[in-house]
Amino acid sequence: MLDDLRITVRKIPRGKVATYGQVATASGYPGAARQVAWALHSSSGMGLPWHRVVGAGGHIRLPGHLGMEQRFRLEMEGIRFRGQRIDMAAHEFQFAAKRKRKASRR
DNA sequence: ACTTTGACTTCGG
DNA sequence: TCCGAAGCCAAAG
Repeated sequence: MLDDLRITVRKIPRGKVATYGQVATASGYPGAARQVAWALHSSSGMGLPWHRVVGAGGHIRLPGHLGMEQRFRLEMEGIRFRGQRIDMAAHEFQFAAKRKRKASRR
């Protein structure tokens, strides 16, 4: 399950960001925002774009040095910052709607 | 097995 | 706008 969260995070394209809650919901676990953080923390260094995951409203929820590094990386990907926050209105990534695989595909 | 903490979110004052 | 409390799931002590 934390695995699912990691996969979802991996789907975030370059130049976009998503909130923990979004990732959790998109993975099928609404309300498991903390687990997203735990998943990233647990698998940091696995090639996951953890820097593309931010808090609600584009707020950096990482403490100290890590937060600054994330901010730096995001700026490097073309994401603009609005003071202490990210310009979510322009970079918030929206996950594809999860459809029930039930003989309907299109 | 139980308690505490954590890269969270949302509402209220 | 900033601070605090409750809800939430999983891992560590």
